[in-house]
Order: sequence, then structure tokens, then C-alpha cells
Amino acid sequence: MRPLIHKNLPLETEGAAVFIPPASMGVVEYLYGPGVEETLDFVVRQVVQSPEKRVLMVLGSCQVRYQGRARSFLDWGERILIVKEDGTSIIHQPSGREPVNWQPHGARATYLLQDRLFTVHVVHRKNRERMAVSFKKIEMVFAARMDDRARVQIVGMERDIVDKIMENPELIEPGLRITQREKKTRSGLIDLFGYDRHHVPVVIEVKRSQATISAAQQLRMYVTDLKRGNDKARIRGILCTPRIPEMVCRLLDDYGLEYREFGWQHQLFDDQQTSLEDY
Amino acid sequence: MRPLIHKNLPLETEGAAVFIPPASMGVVEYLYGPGVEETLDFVVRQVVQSPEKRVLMVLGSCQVRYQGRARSFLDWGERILIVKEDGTSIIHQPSGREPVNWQPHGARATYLLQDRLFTVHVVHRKNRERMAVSFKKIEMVFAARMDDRARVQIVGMERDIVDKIMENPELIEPGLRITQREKKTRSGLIDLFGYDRHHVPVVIEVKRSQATISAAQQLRMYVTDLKRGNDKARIRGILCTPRIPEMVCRLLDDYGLEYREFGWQHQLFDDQQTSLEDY
DNA sequence: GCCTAGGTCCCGTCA
DNA sequence: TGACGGGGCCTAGGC
Repeated sequence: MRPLIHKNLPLETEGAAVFIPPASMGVVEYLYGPGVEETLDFVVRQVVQSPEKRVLMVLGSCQVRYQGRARSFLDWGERILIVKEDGTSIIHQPSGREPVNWQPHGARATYLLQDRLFTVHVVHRKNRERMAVSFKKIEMVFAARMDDRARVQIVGMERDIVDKIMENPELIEPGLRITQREKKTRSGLIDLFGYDRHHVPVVIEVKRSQATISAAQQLRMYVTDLKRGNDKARIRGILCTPRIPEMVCRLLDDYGLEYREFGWQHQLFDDQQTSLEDY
Repeated sequence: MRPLIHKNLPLETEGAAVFIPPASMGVVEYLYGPGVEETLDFVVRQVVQSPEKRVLMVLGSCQVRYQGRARSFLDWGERILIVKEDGTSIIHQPSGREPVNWQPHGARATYLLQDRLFTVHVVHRKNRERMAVSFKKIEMVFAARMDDRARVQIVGMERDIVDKIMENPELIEPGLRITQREKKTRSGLIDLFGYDRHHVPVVIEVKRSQATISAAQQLRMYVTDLKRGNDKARIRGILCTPRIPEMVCRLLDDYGLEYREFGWQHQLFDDQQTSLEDY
């Protein structure tokens, strides 16, 4: 079925050709329990034709189809749809951190009536993906102009741990010298490279969370790659993580690699650990 | 600063001791541009003390602190906070698919006034994590009873590709017989194991998307592990993915492993490819 | 509960 | 632009 409205109105969130000033310029516009036509009208005015980018939210009963890297169908249920300024679209069920369906940034939303349903098509042309959300009942719709220039500042990433070791290699072992960071090998980038107190080369792989089989294999490959140029030379490999499962520990042992418990779970909690218990 | 309200009211989303019927039993309750006290009052009545689980959404200007596996701070900005039925809490900025801050399911939200800010503390006791969201201005708040029992049905997962090969191993090569699925080795689970037309053992690793270095290493480890018991025996390793970067291809070659292009990007698109272009 | 592996992963970074 | 690796990854499935 062809979208009726396609012929008359520019319906994409970007590049609207006609500017009709919205009824009001408030930060948030909304409708409570609108019909599908009313919803479409609202979205066209408040989002599609708005000069200010707006985030759209729709709460209601919908069905979702997706086709792209995979293909999916989600039957009727009440969800929240959010279409963001950058085209990102996410559909949230009443539980779970992950959206049940989504399109990442760069997608483009089109709004129309189809079979008496308020339908949002979200197409990601570059990724050759599409998602269609059809609402039969809308509890609430709103469009918000959101001003947010802040970016989250995080401490505790792998980068920070590597920094810490760079600053003070003795944290790993006495006499250790680090000479290179992100050293390139055929199988990837080595986090840290240096020499121990006996001038034996050391490869260090750092992970911010629990050691995995894959990390052990990665480290092994690095060591193997370095030996290839200098076959008899001894090269040590150390995996640094805050925690390691028994299985992975044995694997490291088999490979002749070493493990150092290292992270900063401790520092993160020490100062306010008791207050966490307070809650 | 101690939350004032803690002394009198049970404020957690689960296990409220006192039931005060909400003002109205509608599916969605909301306030437009409420003050912080009004918001707290609303949340206590509509979410904390509601007999029906409700999803809470707050749109407004907030600051966010997080502490747990890492530590983060997000300065003032306009965002959307969603607290779901299962304790999941996500904070969305006006762009990007990922929440800027969150707690996964199993967390517990507490609501209070702190320094004249409407504050939501979300604590994940098991993970020893906490997040605090403080609103200085609330554009809109609403609480919705959401009924959604549907689960998304997806086709195109790795499982589906493995199924396809199981059904018809000739898709990989003539004469191939599959004898085991998810065969255990020390380094992990082998997707598919079998024998080629010359009765040479074959390990097959399947990925639904592009081949990675890590997948190549994984496969190599499987083959190495199997050889260990039977050192001279020839064992083939085949990586099956829809696409492979040149680098990974060379790596496979170095390791004496093979590659088969295999996926179903094609099938997924063939039937409706033109209509995608229509948008 | 821990551990393992997949994901329509997303996302930043760098060649 | 593609490739590569991290992530407070999340989530499902085994044991």
C-alpha cells in the first residue's frame, strides 16, 4: 500500500522543503491519547517540519518488522519508540536494557498512515536496513527540543589501567621497563611491550575486566609473532586483569604465559564502599 | 545529605509496604512541567506505591554520577530517563543508540529530594554499582502501565546458518559429513565438526558477520587442540563467514586454514531489494 | 552462582 | 571508507 501523504508533504526528518511554523515553540510538545491521524499531523508539524531538531517519543501498542543484517518480527505490544535527532531509533519494551528493535545513527525516519496504522519507517540506506513500526493505539506522543552538549567523563577504562602501568611498571614486577605502547604485530596491537630486570622481552596484555580465553589466545599470538623473527629468544607474555577464571588460568599455563592480577576495582570502591551498603 | 523522605515512606519500586491507591488508574499518567516536589509526589504515587508495575519516564535537565565497574560523571544537559519494571534504568541523550548511563535489570530505584533536586538513585546491589540522576528542571514525567508479552522472532543468527549447514553440508563442499555440533575442546566449543570426502577431520567455525582476527585465532586453537591428541593426523579448519578482510584471509593462510564465503545476506534481501531502494 | 560466546552488538579511532 | 578492538558492553544458555 502506498503512503497517501507521500504525494503532498515532505515527510523525512531531514531536508523538509516547506517550513510551516509549529503551533507552539515550547521545549516539549505532546498529545495525550491521540488518534492515528492526529498523531501523524502532530509528528509532521513538530518533528518533520520543525526548524529545530526534535526528539520524538511515541508510547503505544505497535508491531515491528526489521530487515537488514537479519530479519525480525515483533507482534503487538505496548512499547516506547524514540526517534532521535541523528536518526537513531530505538524501541523499548517494559523490561531489559536493550531495545528490542532499533536503527543506529544515520538512519532516516518517514511517517505515514498505512492500513489505518500510524507507521514509522526507519531506513538506514548505508547499511541497507529498514525497520517499520506500526501503531494501532497511541497513548502518548511527544516531541522535545533537547539541549545537551555534555559528554560523559569516565574513569576506569582499559586505557586508564595501561596509563597506570606506564607510569609505574613496578606495579607489575620489580625492574620492569616499558618501552612501547600499542606495538604493532601481524596479529594486532600489543598493549604494552618492554623488558624485565633480566632484559627478557615482555609482552603485556591488559583487560579491564575478567580474563577470557580469547585474551589468552591474543596474547599467545603476540608472543608467537615476536618469536618468529627471533626463534630461540625467550619472550614472556603477561596477562593483566582484575580477575581470571580457573580455566583461562590453566590455558595460560599451557601456553607458557603468565598472569598478574591487576585492575582498580579496589580504588573505585574503597572510598565510598560503606555508603553503597547504606542504600 | 540524608533523603528526608526515607523516614516516612517506602520508596523502592519493589516491595512497597503501604498501598495508597493512585489518583487515577489510567494506562498512562503524566505531568507537564512539574516542580521537583510535585515530581517526587507523582513518582511515589504512580510508581513506588502503585500496585501495577509501571515504567517511569522523566524528561528534563539532569546530572548523572555512576560508580561501579568504572566511575563516571555527566554534567547538566537535557535527557530522557527511563526506569523500567525490572529495575533497568537508561538515560538517553538526544543522539546515539546507546544510553549514556544505565543500570541493567536487577537494579532498584529510589526517589528523593536532595539539595532541591529530584534525584533518582539506582542501585545494583549484586553488581555493587550505583547511579544517581539529579534533575533540576523537569519538562515532563510520566508513568505507564505497559502490557507487552510478545517476544521478537529473529532469523539470521549464527544458529540459523549452522542449521543450514547441518541440513546440507554439501553447501560447504561435496562429500562433507557433519558428525558433531558444539563439540567441546579445551579452548572452547567447536561450531561444527565432521569429515571430508577423504575422511579427513574438519573443524568448521561459523560467524554470521565479517570474519575477524579473533575468529581465525579461535579456529586455529581448535585445530591445534584436536591435533594435540593425535599429532601427525591432518585436520582441516574452515572459517565460514559472509565476508572476510584481506588481512584475516592472509592470517588464515599462514595458519594453514581455509575460508568459505557463506552467509545469507543474499537471501535476506533478494525478495524485497527493490522496495528498499524505493524509500 | 560462574563461565562462555553471540550480537541487527555499538562506537571510537586510525590507517 | 573499512578495519580493528574496547565496552560499566548486554543477554542467553550451560553447568
